[in-house]
Amino acid sequence: MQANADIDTSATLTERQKAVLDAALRLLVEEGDNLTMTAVARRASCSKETLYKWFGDRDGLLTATVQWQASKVRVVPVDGEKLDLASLTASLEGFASDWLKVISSDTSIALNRVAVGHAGSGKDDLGAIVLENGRFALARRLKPVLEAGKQAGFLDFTDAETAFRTFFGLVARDVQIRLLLGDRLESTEAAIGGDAARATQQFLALYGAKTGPQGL
Amino acid sequence: MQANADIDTSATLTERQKAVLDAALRLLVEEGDNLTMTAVARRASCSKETLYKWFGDRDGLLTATVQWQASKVRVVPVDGEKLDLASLTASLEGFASDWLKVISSDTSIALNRVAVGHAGSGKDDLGAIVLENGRFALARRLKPVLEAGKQAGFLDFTDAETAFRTFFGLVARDVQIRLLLGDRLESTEAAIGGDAARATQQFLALYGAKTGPQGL
DNA sequence: CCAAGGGCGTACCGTACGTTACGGTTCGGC
DNA sequence: GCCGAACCGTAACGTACGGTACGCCCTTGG
Repeated sequence: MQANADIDTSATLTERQKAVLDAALRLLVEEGDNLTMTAVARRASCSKETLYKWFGDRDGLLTATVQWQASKVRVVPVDGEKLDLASLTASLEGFASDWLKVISSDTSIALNRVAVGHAGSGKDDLGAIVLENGRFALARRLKPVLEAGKQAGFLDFTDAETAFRTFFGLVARDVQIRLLLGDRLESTEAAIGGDAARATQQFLALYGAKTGPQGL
Repeated sequence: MQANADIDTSATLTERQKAVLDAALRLLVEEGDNLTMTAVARRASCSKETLYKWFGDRDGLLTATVQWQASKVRVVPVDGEKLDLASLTASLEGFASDWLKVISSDTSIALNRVAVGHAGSGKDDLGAIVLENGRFALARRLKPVLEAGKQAGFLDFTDAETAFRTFFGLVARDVQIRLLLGDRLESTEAAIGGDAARATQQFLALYGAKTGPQGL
């Protein structure tokens, strides 16, 4: 289907439909891409006819499921009012920690797996949806923080996109690809916190302004 | 998963079999995971019966194809005899550039896609094979260089694995996941070179020894 | 020259699954 | 109480594809 991919969804969804999509999501996490319409219907205690009436076909159900999950992680925009270095550091660490938790979660792994698989034979735009609500959403939320840090004199960069991508790399490293490829990689709360702190310190070492906020 | 994944294959392969696997590989790049045995047979101008006799079943063909591709990128180990900073930098840049070229290549993307897809429903160990010949092989090749740099006094780190993962993150950033998810992301030769240089400089900024080789 | 075997092409089988159709049940409105 | 709509459960259909069987060709060796 041609995939409008963003608008409209998650509104105009009845509670029952949300429940069905939740069931599909759970099944997706358990079974991967080889979930059948019958299994979804059985799990959701609904009829296949209803599935087809609501979502068109299998791809429609999949994209609806992915969008439904995406709509659930709408986050509050960070208000950048406090400008001291400690709060900037804490904010960056928070982003890093949240991101590591997200990409380590079962549902994220499952969703990324199916999206990657579908990106190969481009029938739908699952990849675009996941990308839009994952990596690009993160960039949209983080960049204002980076800009605020720059304005406050704590950060020094010319291109926010480049700075963001560096931060992204320092945080994620090889975690996501290893998890997607099936590597066990225990991610304890403490380890994630440590990695987030390390990534933040490294980022500050690279992009921290030489002169403090009172400089220049 | 322990995944022997390396031994035995690529030996005991007749030229004809290699040609068949090349055909399968090409088809995998074009079609993704939804390639059929019939299509492979047609492309390779062989019979399905031959495919089954040689490779057992579809999964066998797939793993043989992945291993065949992996066996083709056996690289020469770097001899770390020259110890000046320029050669270390050049070596790191070379690794970064090579790695970016690899993960941007069509065949790598296709192989990772199918491996990620199969990692979901763990029938075979495609994920382990790809991981073993990709990210872990890179680590094995790079770590001696890092250790040599440390011995020579140019680098300062306690854990080579951690240092490697940082370098990995600085080089790859969001490139691989974006490509896997279908994001267009033109990778010109020049851009890759620039990114490799930037990642190397950032890595040296983080892990370069404060004191030079003559220090302490 | 002939027999054997490896391999090509193709027809065929079984099954899994997407998709559709249909009878039975619940529920809101009159 | 009755009607229609929405929905559940399930049976049925069509197809795609993994896997197998068989006939033919071509080469090799005696």
